[in-house]
Amino acid sequence: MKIVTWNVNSIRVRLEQLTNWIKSTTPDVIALQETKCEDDKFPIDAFTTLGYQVICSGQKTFNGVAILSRLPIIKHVESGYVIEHDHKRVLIGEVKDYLIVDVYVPNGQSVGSDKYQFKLEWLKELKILLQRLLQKNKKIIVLGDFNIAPETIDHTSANFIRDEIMISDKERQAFHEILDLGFCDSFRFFDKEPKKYTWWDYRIRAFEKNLGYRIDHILVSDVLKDQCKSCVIDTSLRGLEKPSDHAPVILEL
DNA sequence: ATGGCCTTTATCAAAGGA
Repeated sequence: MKIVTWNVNSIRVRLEQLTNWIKSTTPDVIALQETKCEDDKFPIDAFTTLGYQVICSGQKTFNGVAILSRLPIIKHVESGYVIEHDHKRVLIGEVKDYLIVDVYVPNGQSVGSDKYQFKLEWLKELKILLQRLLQKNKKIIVLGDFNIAPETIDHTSANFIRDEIMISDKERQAFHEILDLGFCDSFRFFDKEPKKYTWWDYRIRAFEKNLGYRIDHILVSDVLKDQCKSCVIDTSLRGLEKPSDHAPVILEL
């Protein structure tokens, strides 16, 4: 089974790129973030034509998550958690006996800001949600844009400043607390090399210089660890005209 | 460098992203 996460930065702008990529890559499950699209405007037909079922949770202008699946998918609604607030940032789908948890973690703007506090609170609630899901489900895949580079090798050496956004101690601690629930960062299961990034700033022509951050992740619950066959970052789309600033991550299991 | 670039919108300037 091939499972993908990609922050598309607008589903409508990236629609042709995405459908072309799906045809050549043929993933089974695709978790998208920053669709920036309300559910009734989501281009579902473009994907049903290709044989995918679609579940989505979107809003105008900001945020928005969606999961495309070639296998039957059931949307799960978790009640009793307030993780979403007014933001559409979490979507849970059941595919076979896997629980697919698509997340778009808040960006946090800058360390110490209100948005940073919101990010930390949001991560705390994500942890509680995952803790609850683990009580009933063994096979869980949590994937998406975490907006956290977990280790020093996960960001460009141009940024040494401690406590910058995406690399601050508190963000990294929150990420590791989630791993400690019983998840594994599947990319690092296979690849220990530095300079492996999933996001490059549009502004400084960062992609050409490979000055980036590895902030998009696919976490698998511990029981799935041995099933994983590979996990790679596909940088091909980032070099196209009008690219998303993120690259897809592909897990095979 | 308070930068840059891309996307969206009760647009044509401002906000959010990371």
